[in-house]
Amino acid sequence: MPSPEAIKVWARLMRVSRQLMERAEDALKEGGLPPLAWYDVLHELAEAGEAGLRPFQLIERTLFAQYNISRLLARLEAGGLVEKLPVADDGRGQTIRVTATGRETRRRMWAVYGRSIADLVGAKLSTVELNTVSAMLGRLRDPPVDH
Amino acid sequence: MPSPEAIKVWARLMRVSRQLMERAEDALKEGGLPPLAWYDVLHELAEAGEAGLRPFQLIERTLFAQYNISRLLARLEAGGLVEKLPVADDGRGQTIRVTATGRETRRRMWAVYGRSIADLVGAKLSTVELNTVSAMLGRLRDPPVDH
DNA sequence: TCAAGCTTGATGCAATTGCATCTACCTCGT
DNA sequence: ACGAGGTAGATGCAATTGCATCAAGCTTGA
Repeated sequence: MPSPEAIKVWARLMRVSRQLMERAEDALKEGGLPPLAWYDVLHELAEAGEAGLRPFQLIERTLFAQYNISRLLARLEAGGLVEKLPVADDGRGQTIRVTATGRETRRRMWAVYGRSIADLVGAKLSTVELNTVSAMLGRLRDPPVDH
Repeated sequence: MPSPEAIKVWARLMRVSRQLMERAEDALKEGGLPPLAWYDVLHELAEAGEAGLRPFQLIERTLFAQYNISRLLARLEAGGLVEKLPVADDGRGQTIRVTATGRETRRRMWAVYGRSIADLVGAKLSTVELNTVSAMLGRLRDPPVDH
């Protein structure tokens, strides 16, 4: 039912992304660093700065499920990489903020992760090609759900 | 260290692939069908035909880890979708072959999975664009490891 | 104001994954 | 012929994921 071209894109997309992800994970593991999932969260939190982010905001920004974020944050807190602060105007909520240790860990992860990206993607395509791929992948993103 | 363009491609690649995969999984789940991983294996086995495939060949063709295939095959066998046959000239090995039920399940999965691919990819890019993306993703594949 | 319903985040439990290791069998060099 | 080392596949155990559900706190409408 899908065209052969669509099938090929799907197959390569799934295969390449898994393969590259695995490679990046391996590089981190080899460096004794935490998994990629931690990076994603630390990255968002680092961008958010002192204000921090609510867990539900992390869910919006990343693709993690709610229960996944909940437990990931518990692990990050246990590791001293983030801290949970109560929220003034919402007794249910909490604000998550990176600690200095968290920032440092993120920095060390980026040294490895960034190199992986450079090697696995940057070195394989020209700038023009990279922009083309970005544009086309952008077209595959979810159309914003209306409601 | 990687260029901004490379980072953008990486980010979109990871995000889009996860998102699309999830959508396809959801569609299968909604249809009461098994997960995508099962499809991959059933697909390879269906292509292999009566001769079947050895587990290690499935590992080469897919991106599953050895223990993963081992247990996935156990589940497939338990579900009656594949059968394990002894191999004549290698007492350790086994040959995996799809059963009629397995083929039928694959067919029903494809009805849903194929539609997902058509909707999520085929409908979003022209044939020319699809070919462009395939070509570029192809360049990101592992260079064959020499040994 | 207060009950119904929603949102936020946590958690018990089952299934899956990852890691390390194991067993059985093959292959090759001597 | 046999012992060392390699390959095929399974599995015990810990960590993670997924699902369903929960508790606590908000919000809204009558």
